[in-house]
Amino acid sequence: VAESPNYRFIADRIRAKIASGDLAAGAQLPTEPELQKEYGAARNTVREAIRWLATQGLVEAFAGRGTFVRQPPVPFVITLSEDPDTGFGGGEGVAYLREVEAQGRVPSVSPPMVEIQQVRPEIGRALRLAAGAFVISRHQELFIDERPWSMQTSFYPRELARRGASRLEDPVGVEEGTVRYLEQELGIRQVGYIDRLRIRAVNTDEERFFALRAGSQWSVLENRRIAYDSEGAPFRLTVTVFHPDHAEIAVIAGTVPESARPKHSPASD
Amino acid sequence: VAESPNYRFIADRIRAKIASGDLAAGAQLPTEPELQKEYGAARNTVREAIRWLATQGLVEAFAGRGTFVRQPPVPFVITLSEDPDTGFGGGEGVAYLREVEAQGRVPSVSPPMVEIQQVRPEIGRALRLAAGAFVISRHQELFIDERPWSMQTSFYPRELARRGASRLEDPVGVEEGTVRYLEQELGIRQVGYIDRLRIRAVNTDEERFFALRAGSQWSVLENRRIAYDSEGAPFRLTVTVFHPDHAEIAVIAGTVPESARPKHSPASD
DNA sequence: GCCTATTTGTGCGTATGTATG
DNA sequence: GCATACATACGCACAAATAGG
Repeated sequence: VAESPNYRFIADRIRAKIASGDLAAGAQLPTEPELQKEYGAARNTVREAIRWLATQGLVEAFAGRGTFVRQPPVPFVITLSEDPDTGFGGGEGVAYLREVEAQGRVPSVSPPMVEIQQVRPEIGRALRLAAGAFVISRHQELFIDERPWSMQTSFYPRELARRGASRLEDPVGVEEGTVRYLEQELGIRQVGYIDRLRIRAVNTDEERFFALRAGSQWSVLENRRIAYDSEGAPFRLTVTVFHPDHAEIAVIAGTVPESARPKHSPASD
Repeated sequence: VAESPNYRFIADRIRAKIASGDLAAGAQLPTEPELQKEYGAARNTVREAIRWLATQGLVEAFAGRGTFVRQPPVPFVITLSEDPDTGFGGGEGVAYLREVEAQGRVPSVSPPMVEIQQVRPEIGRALRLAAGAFVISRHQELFIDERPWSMQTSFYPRELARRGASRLEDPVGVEEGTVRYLEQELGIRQVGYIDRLRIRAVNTDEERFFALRAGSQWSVLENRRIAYDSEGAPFRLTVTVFHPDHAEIAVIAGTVPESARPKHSPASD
């Protein structure tokens, strides 16, 4: 008769209390010994129930403190499609700073970590580079209101630095933005880009950066953006990993009213 | 000294064997009793190790058969941004069928399940409807190569049916596409839309539809699309939930070469 | 269809470690 | 130091799913 195991039964009871508001967001669950008595189950069984709820993001356990109902995430919206006002947008560089500020929040960016790397196959394919070529990797960490928001790594063919865009190899930010810098220095104009979004499990670096609790595993949203110049040649690959809980991505196609755009909806939730 | 627990140690050993190819994709892991002997640990401990790897999507356990290294997912790319050739695209209706076929795969769509509902607050906000209003809900399930791909629910103000678009209330597909139908019938022309993508945990319906194994929990990609007419008024909300493993979303901005577009890259992986 | 061996799933009890206040 | 709460680890028993004889 498709009987469900006891830990699921207990989990569903707790879930119902959360849904009904009996256990509000941020409230502490009964402790494990209390749940044992309440349901007449062994400690491992109530732990299974809690684990089941934790993997669904409903509760979070802290050693020494207790288990708590998670606060619903407050999403921050970033717009990937181009901004008709500014030309280009999409969660990078200047556009990121502006979009965050427009929503009344405080953006910040770490200084870039710059490395020269031999190109990995997947990156070489995107940039149409030969196997032995070198790329400049510029890695930055982005924050909103001092909280980790995304990790961003841009790859440029090293050739660009040799041809005059030497500041790409400096571990300092390019104030005018690398898009504009490359246009000024080399006449490479970004006329378009393609984004590819997918879900994947976090790695340990990301788990640390986003301050995610190990155990309850997470999926992150990853975006791989390839930017093209007026010749139709790719000159940049930017990989962005977004916070799994707070990221919301907007894409605008055609004409939509100003009021519908994210930056004009103050504190929509 | 930040010593890591034994189950993590065991998990890392197994992970290394997977990374090195010692355990290939699809291969069976040693059984739990074998791992017990190999690492001198209790069964629960090796089970913790396997659970740790399972939550990261590396392995998958089947009662009665064994635990296996997961096959890497083969993503299917859907393009959200508008297609300059056809006007509108974005993973719905006709555009979905065409994009799947262009990638040499077989799309199929379930007949729509149609309901008249009193509007929920979140949907009312998107469509700018008053609290007591009614909406037409059209739900479809989309498949690629006979395998579940996405669940899609579109909400229209019921007003549209009263004004003449009565086929919105029929539980049959609208062959010419609802976008074109609304334009022909009511002169409502879709001039743009905004997509909002986010990650969230699956619910039980989705778990069943996508045939996901319970236990190893999953995150799905959800898209909420609001379509606007030439007056800037929203007339449709479409919520699409994509398969967590196989979905890859493309967004094109500005001008990119034809060869970079998903539909022209045959079997990119 | 049945029976059996194998493999993972569920559940219990206990002990000890570690984090928190 | 102390009490509390969750984390790790061990051992055991039985259930359920699977594959093969």
